[in-house]
Amino acid sequence: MTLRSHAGSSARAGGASRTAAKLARSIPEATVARLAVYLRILGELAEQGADTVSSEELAAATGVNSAKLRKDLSYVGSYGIRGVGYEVVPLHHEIERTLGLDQKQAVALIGVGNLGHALAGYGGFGGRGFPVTAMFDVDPDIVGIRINGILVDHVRDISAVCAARGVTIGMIATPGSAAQAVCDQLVDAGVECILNFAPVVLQVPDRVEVRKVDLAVELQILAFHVARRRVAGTDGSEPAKGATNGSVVLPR
Amino acid sequence: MTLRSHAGSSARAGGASRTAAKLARSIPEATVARLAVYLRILGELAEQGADTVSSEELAAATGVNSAKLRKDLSYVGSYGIRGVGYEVVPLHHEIERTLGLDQKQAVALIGVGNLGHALAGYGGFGGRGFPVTAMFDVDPDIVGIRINGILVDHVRDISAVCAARGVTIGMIATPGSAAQAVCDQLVDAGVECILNFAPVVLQVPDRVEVRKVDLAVELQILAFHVARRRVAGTDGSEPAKGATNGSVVLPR
DNA sequence: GCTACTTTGTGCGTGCCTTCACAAGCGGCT
DNA sequence: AGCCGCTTGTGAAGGCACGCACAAAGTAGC
Repeated sequence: MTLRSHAGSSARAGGASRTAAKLARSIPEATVARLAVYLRILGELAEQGADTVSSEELAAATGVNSAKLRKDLSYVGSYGIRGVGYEVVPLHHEIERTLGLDQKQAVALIGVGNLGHALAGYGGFGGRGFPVTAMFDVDPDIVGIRINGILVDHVRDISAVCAARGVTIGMIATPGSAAQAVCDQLVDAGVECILNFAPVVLQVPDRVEVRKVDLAVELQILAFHVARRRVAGTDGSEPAKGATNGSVVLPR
Repeated sequence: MTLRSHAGSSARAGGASRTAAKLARSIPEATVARLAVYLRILGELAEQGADTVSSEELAAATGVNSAKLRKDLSYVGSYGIRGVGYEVVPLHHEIERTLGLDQKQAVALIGVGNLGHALAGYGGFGGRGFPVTAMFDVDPDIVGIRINGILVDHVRDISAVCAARGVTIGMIATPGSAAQAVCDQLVDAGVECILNFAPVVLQVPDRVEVRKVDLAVELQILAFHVARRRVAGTDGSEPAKGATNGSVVLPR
């Protein structure tokens, strides 16, 4: 994870005049990501009829430290009861509101190939407030068909269709070579948040937010860990072998 | 542009034996994620016949700060030439070695549904040292067919097949309800790194590393930003700045 | 060979995020 | 009502990562 980019940190000390932004008040990016996870668990708990849940329980279910969880929840307001825990339903509702999930976002999917098809069919979107309301491709065999009731349009119409349907989020699942052009059209249509699955770094105006999801990178990170474990395991203590570097040692 | 990465959640932290030294000597997780990105750009540069590249150029292409990039590269050793830049091919090779990509990792894919199918067909894997060498599902219509030449086995055989084929990385693309059981079998087979696309938090022994990619969470994070901009926009406050970026894989 | 220019490598300051530890608050029991 | 135990909410400390700014090191020109 982790990376980051700026998050909600505003520039300088400006806390004072921030009154307008009730929920926008600087919630750390890392916290936002975890809130989404808490939200899912809370949904499950609600289905199971749970009434309240303690920070310790919820932390265990989501795999985080309980203190961190409490601090995260403190950003959405105080919905806990000391000595008892958090009320599941109100908390769930409040996190939804904080994340802006109470207002549905229209999502456009560009690139209905292998991955795009999977994304279109992924139940987690429509069911969670993210109806895919527009799809695009260039392949004449794909343009014109319907997927989940949505007609696939030609990419040349991205700007017009997205603007017309009020699309706020774009998902790019095209080959890398087409991604930037598609991105530019989305920006023209007024889309300000993009989820990019293509293996390229998109160039966008500052006002546009891009999140990148790169499967190959994820695997490479895991490969690094595999290799690391392997070295740690086989090595008893022995020194470096031939290779190069007499690099710095610096035990940190 | 902005980016970020995420991070996935990694289960564990530092327990591994610290003797490893050479390449394992504490490379920050954030750096590892970026190295994978540099690697791709370097590959493209190599194809274009570029001989050397400066940190400034490479930083621009990958969307990071040039100082950060140089610091990242310093972890893999000093392969730059002052006054000139980095030699593309040697650097590419060295990053590959550092990430452990010189040793191919056998990958198993569990769940050949919508998403699994897309993952199986994703060219980025086999072409980058991650051959999918085993696939599993429970659907009788799917078990027995071949995808990219690989026979889909029944999930009940996960442990045996993975152990036999030396699988080191597992990708779970099953429904959430099946994920934990599948994960347990992978762990039994000796797999120590798992990429989890199912919307559940997997419980694993400390020695196993899990990265989670959650599409719904990614979209929710973007939805938060949409909402935040909307609030900020109506009250006329700051526009947000540009950014740096990170990379993420599917949501982490 | 010397000077000027370019680019790497890194020490250091800054800020965010995490984690610990504990006071405050709330329910239940007597 | 008063006390006890449990859980939240948060102040403070530590760690990590980011980015600046500069010295070191190499190239090019004279």
